[in-house]
Amino acid sequence: MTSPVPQQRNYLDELNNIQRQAATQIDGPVLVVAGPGSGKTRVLTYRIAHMIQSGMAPWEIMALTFTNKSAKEMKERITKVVGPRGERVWAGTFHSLFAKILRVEAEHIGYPSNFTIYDSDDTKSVVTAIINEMNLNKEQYNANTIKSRISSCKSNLITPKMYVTRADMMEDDKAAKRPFFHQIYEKYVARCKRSGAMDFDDLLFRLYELFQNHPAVTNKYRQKFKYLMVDEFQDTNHLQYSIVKKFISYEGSPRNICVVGDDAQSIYAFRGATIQNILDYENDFKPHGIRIFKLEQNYRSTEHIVQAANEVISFNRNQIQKTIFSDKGEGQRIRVIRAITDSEEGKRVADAIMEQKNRWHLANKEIAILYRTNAQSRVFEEWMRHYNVQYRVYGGMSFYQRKEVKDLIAYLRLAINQQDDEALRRVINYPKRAIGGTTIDKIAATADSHSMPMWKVLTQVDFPARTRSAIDHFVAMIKDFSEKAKSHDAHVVAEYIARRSGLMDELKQDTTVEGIQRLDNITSLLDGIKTFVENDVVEDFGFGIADSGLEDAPNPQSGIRNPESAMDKSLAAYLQNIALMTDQDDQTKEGDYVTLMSVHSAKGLEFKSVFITGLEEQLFPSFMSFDTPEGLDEERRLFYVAITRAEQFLTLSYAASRYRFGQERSNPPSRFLDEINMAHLDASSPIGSRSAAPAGKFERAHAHAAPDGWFRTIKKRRDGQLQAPWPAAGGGAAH
DNA sequence: GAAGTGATGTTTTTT
DNA sequence: ACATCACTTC
Repeated sequence: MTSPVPQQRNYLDELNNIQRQAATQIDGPVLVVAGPGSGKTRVLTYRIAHMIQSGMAPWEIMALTFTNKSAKEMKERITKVVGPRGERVWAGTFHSLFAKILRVEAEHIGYPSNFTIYDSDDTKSVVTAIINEMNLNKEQYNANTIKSRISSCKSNLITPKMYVTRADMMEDDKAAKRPFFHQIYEKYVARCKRSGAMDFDDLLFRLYELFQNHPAVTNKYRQKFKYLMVDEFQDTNHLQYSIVKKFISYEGSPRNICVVGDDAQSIYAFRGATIQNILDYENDFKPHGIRIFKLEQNYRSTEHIVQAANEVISFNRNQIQKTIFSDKGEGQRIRVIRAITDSEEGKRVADAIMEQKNRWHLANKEIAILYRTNAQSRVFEEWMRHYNVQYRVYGGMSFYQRKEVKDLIAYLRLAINQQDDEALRRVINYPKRAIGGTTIDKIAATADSHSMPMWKVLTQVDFPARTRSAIDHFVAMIKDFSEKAKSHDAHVVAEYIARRSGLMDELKQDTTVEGIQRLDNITSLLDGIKTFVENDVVEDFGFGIADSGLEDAPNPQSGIRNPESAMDKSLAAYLQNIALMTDQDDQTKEGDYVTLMSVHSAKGLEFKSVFITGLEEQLFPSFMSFDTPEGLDEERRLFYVAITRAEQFLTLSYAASRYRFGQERSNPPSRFLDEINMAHLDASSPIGSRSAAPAGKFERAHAHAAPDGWFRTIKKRRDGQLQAPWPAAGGGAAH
């Protein structure tokens, strides 16, 4: 933000022909099919910049993303082109932008505007509580299964009421021995409602309902947002697309919408994402003159890498036809490392990294080690430490998921919304204040039978004298916190609460290494709140202040119209801010580290050198994916995503045996290895040495001794062609 | 109400 | 291997 004056250089010159067409086709529905490394983000941001340069108001543009990180990046890049007003584009995640709208419109759907957002842990805990209270068998009613089934209901617009009318789903439940699912679902929804809480799916679902039932409200937003953009469209679920259509499809709408996606990079089907949305989109908007642009040139990777990716993905059954190409030259061949054990895999990958660092002068941050499951990170960490290479592991337990952090946040949440049952459960007896399980169960049961929040029960129901006094004490304390929160900034209140709740004292008792770590985490949380209070980031979306002219209800929490407008330093504002945050977002710490992460987390990133590890059957592809052909296709897309992260160097590794679930197991190399033509592989690659029968889609025709002596199989592809997995004689190595 | 013991089930996870 | 959790025992 050095120059407030918009730069006048012609940003459109930085786009190729198709990219420019996609960026400048503003009116009417647009679909951009964007291969990996094809400059998708560039098109999106320049498109928005172009709109603003042509005189549109930034706050009339809504750009929906999946991560806070990509929203932030998009805003930064827009701002670079058009100046500070780029900040005022409504760019954010589905969840965060919809939460903002819902806070303003909460009254219409019977929610308080300071509603709590339940994270996955809260959701699971509500489900568990319901299962327990209903005395249901915990094996037949697995909390995680129930939770994801509820999520999938919401994602497919099935309310509890509709659920009982769905014969197919009720039959499913009967067959799966969980006939009471619909009751759990119904109770779950009711309980969130009475707790003044929304789970992640509610942030979408409630908005859909709002739009469904309140045409006047819907119209207001249709008028406000004149242009709608959706990034990573292949990862949207049915509900998300339905909301998008609510915004854009109505009588007389100009249907100014642009979605960007790549069906080949859809890797979240297990969470309800469906590429059907892309196909539906095409059909839904065909009558309205949809324009489709395919970005097929890859600017990221060299040819061996791009072609290998193309070959792999060609084994999938359904896809939008496109040919990704690169003009970066052949580049290095792909190297394959075979190891005996997982530990040896760690060593050989580390060796290869050292070699690359020496030979090509790669910095640590240009290198990534990717794996299918987070559990695989350990051996790599060990070897990185052994060679003294700086590394950073992503994923795993996030800061906000740590027990002590959640405990303090639960107190903060309770100070803002006493209806929040999950927060109350969490802290009512922590630190210990003699309110035990029996009492809590009684409170919960009473709350349930009267359909009221547990907090109300505390003050209204009879308890034995000792319990009564403990509860009164707790109630008085929370009321005190709540009062404090009304008149002080978030940091002052949080420090006060951390001390007065007894949480700090409790943690100070524990002098073990872990205990000290926990206290540290509380300190960093408090530091984070301090930063929030001191930071003068103006996050105004042009809603309610000067620009939009729309009449909005003021936010009762802060008295300011926009819940997140300038300078709201209240605790409520802070909680709203962090509810949808994940670690990845504030990992701003720059440094020269080798990146260790799951393939899923690597999506959208790129590295000069990439190691894809654990390429064995049962692991990658995962044993969980074998039931269905769709499952395998998704694993293959995942492999495709992994390959296409690499710019110049790609190394694939597998181990003949590894420790898994405490036992040593052997698995043949991944079928995916065989799907890459040998022409792209380094001559030293130990491919096709599998001893067990391959479980791939192709039949094994004959076993052949390859020119280099490795024993391989000839594959018969779906098109019936036989394909030898090694290059013709003479097609030697690159070096 | 706490602390100890044995059985159990393991992917990925933007929000 | 490891964490979680139901259940026992004090």
